[in-house]
Amino acid sequence: MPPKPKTEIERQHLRTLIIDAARELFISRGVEAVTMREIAKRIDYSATSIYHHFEDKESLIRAICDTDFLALASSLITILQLPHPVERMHALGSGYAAFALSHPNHYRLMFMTEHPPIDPALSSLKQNNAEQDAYFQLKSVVKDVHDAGYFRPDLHDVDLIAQTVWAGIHGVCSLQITMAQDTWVNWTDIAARLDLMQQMITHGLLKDEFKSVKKLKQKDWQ
Amino acid sequence: MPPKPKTEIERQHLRTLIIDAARELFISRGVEAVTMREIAKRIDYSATSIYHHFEDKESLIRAICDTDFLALASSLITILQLPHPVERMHALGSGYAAFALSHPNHYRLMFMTEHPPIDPALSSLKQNNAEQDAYFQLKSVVKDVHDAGYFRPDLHDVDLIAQTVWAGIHGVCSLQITMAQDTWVNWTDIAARLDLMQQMITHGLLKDEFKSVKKLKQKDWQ
DNA sequence: ATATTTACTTAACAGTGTTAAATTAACAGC
DNA sequence: GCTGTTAATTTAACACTGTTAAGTAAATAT
Repeated sequence: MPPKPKTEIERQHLRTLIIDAARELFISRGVEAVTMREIAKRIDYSATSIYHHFEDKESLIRAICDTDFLALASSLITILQLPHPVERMHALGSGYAAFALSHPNHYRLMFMTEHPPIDPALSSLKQNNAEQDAYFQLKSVVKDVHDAGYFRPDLHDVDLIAQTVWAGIHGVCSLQITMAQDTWVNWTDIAARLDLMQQMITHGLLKDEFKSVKKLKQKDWQ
Repeated sequence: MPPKPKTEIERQHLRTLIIDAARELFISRGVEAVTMREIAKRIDYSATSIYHHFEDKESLIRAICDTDFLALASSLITILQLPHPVERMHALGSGYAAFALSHPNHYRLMFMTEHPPIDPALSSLKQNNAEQDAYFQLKSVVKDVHDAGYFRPDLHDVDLIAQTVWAGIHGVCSLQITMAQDTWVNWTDIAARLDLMQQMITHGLLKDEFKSVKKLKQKDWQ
């Protein structure tokens, strides 16, 4: 009922109101089960109002993804301060998996659903920024491991290594998210699967003498 | 226009007509983009007819998945005749990935979308059958590798190993399917990623002396 | 010839994302 | 104080979805 020329700050207010309501609903029930009308009702606006802040449902989803990509990168930032590069790589995997498994509906949205290609101008995220870009974080850490000479001598392509490590952790998480309910397979403990994947990564990529994170610790700073 | 008490075989005819039409549309455009009315139009029936053979869209999808799980297992069956267990494990990974990447919309449906839990009585597939159950194929091969003593001595749980190997290959494929279009990441060649994952699997799980498939071949049957 | 069964269709329902056309309220200029 | 303009928001509607109730028509059984 109250229209008024609003300041930019006031405009943003409804925008974040929508985003927060939508996120909460999307998290708990998944994007497809949640209706634009339902999001609107949650914040006592009409569904049409949403369309004054977002072109369509997909853009709303996109905006939420953007803030969550940032959240992911933020949740991993402290890991980058660990002293040993191999330890950082390992911890990044664990941190990423913790995010995925504790926010499965978010994770599904971010990494298991195809979206139209991003217009980087439209996204608020800064690429190649250690605070905002989780892929850049991984790549940096992989580069550190490489520069310190821990990888097997035939491994040179930092992007290739980073993407394969990512794929390994992502595989464990995404399989868990979509298939854990399935009774066809006799699923083992998710923690054990994640741990074995981490072993596969270190044993599979590092030189023989640096395979164990524990050994590394003793060797390098004890 | 022509109703007639049909024989069981004739009843099946429309059923497979529906499945084939639906599969073709689902493959090319994904299940969400395809409408029940559209499937019906494709075979010159009304949408309602589909509901005489399938309870709802989800059951139709399920029926298609079932035949495709069978197709996957069939496409992998010859691999089981390779002489060396490690070679079999490697080839199973490659074959699985070939299926995933050449039928991405199918793969998405089968392994990247959550479905209500299967009623095993309702499914036509036989579990723990080498011809019909791809997970059983993988598990068998992993067991062979284990029994032949190729795995590192601390690896015992065949299900755990199989599921982690699966997760690795699945991670590469699913990331490729959903994210390959994304320009945020500088994607490397999918073949290289797959190859490095295979290396991670062998180097990560096998005893040092059996790491290379090539070496195995020379050593064991040349 | 009538009734029944079977195969199928038309018409409709309740819901979806989305948009065109109001409505309402604040402001600016006279 | 009235006007016109603009911005914020809503109501009503559109085109479409999966799904179902109520038919219709042809073959068989009695």
